[in-house]
Amino acid sequence: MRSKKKVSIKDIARLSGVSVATVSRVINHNGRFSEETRERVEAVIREYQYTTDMTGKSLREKKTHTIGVIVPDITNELFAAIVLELEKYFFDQGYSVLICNTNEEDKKEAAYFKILESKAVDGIICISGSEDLPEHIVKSGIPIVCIDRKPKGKSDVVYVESDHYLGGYIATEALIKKGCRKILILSKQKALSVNTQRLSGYLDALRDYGLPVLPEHIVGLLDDDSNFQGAKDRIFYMAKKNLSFDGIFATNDWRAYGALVALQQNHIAVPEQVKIVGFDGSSVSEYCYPAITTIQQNKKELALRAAQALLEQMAGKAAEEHRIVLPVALVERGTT
Amino acid sequence: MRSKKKVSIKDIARLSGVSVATVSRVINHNGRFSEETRERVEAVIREYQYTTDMTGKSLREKKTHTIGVIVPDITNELFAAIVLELEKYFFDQGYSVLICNTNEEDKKEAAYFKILESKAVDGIICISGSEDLPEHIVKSGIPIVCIDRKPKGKSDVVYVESDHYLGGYIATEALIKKGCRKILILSKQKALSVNTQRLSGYLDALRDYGLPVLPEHIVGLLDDDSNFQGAKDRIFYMAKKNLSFDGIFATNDWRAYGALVALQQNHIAVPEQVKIVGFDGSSVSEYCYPAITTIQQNKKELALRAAQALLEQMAGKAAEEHRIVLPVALVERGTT
DNA sequence: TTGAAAGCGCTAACAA
DNA sequence: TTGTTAGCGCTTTCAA
Repeated sequence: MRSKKKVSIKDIARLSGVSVATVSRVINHNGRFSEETRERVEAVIREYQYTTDMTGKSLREKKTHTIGVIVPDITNELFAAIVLELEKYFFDQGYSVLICNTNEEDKKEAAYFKILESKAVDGIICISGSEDLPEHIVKSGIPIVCIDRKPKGKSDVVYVESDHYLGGYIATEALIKKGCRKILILSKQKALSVNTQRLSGYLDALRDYGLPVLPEHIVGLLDDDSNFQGAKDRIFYMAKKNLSFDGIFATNDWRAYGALVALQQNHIAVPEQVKIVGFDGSSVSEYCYPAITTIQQNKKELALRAAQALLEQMAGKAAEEHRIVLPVALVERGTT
Repeated sequence: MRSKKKVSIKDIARLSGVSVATVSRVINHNGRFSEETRERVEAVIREYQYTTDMTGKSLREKKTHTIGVIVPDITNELFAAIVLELEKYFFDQGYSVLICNTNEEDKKEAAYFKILESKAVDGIICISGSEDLPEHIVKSGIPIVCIDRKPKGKSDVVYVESDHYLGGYIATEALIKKGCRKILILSKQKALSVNTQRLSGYLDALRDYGLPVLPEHIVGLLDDDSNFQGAKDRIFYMAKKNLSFDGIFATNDWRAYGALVALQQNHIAVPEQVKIVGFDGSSVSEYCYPAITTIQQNKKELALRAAQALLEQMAGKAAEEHRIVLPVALVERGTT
């Protein structure tokens, strides 16, 4: 596999008998060359299959036409969907995306921020994850937009998120309206902004409907086992011991599904004895049996608004609004 | 948000009273500087929080420390899992990954190949997709490794794949051993190498067990509707008309699930009347009801072997083997 | 309309 | 052990 030596702009200049400056102008349609020159240069470019070397261009222009996307886990369906939409949008705008999977490790996230800075990406999108952004990155001047991640403090970083409070509220309300009186919230221990907002919605709904808030009904799963298995184990245990609840608001669909399986294993009928509402609108909620009632996030819009906000910042415009909140919707299915 | 001006290696040199060459040596641990100099330079670097600008370094070194990953659809669970493993591995080796979602559009794939070339990535991994690689890229000299995508022709591009033939064979065999005699293969029309290999396995299994091959049992779904919905519609139609089969080998789990739902809607008992085997080991096969028997691909190993092969090529070593085949395993569940 | 030349940040060959 | 310098591929200012 002998690599064909790459032709540079210099070669094209020599081959077409003009200066590199002129070739550059032709390539970038910057005017100031004759029609005749254009044709000649373009012919040579075609003939030698010249393509611009972005490393040189980037160095010179201080623009890499690359966006960094920081995401906890690309195999999470919600995140994958958002990344897909981001990629599509940015591709159309002429940007490529560097994927930074943090695995929810703060150290890895920090490392990626450094890498993105040193690779001089033109902008960064952070999906979910912890609340604070490394100082060096916010004052590096690289535009940043967060999705479902409220940046800590007084920083003026733009963020786009679903209305998690509303989601928590209508999820809980849906359970109440179906007759539940003892409603569990099954969430993640870690105090991410999305979790606390969903919790607030839950609490307010209970209060609005005159239901008591019981500490034992607020169950927080440990970070390293906070999805299907963790939820299943916990609900299995709680159901076995003493069925002190008749409704579960799980803050994502995998937790909801874990709860569902645990109840079924204990021969507790869903939705007859216990009703469940999940969150996100993942495919599991649609295809399991019974299908899980859930709160749908508008992934596409989330991605779109974030990408647009980022592009605006990159263009030097000041952000119009720092917080963009998107509505969520209740999708009623078999578990309620 | 006023961007702090970035300090360059020149600034560090000036600030610590040495030449840029020395700073470069210190940064890259290239020796040829005194302990004293090292300390001084490193102190200045820390103080000013200098980070290497990779655009300059890349231009000079002709290495970008970036890998391009071409993938049809990042929201496909199988691909997402592979991408995740690739990202992890490359991160540890000091490479970032540029994600190129082709949406299964040849035009977009071609565009991405051009971009990767012009961005001078150090290597490319192609997951699935069509059989031929653009000529310009294979002779550009950029190392390439394919996963589940057999490169066309006599090219010496390395590829790693699951044993799709074996998968097709054992899937069919499993159905036969459970008593099926009229087995459908539910696949995608498009002649990707993985599909044709699975089909060969299916055909050989039928022959080995003395079962006839019926053309009407080879059903190919159209490209743009070849998953859940397409499979469901097709099987629904076939089941309604005349139940001419008692087993289905679906070449992915979503197709298997579509078939399952279609049968259930026609009140055909699974696995009693018709048995189903899927492919991939996606989560849907696990959590639907009844859970689907499937052929599990070893995603992690697929990614690992591909990444290693790529790294070797990047290091200039000739590939030891051009085709790496990984075993698959039958996971028996409720549909057989 | 065109070209010469500087310079983006970095590394490495060569000289001292 | 250290510095000087050339140059990677490109754009852009300035001059012609």
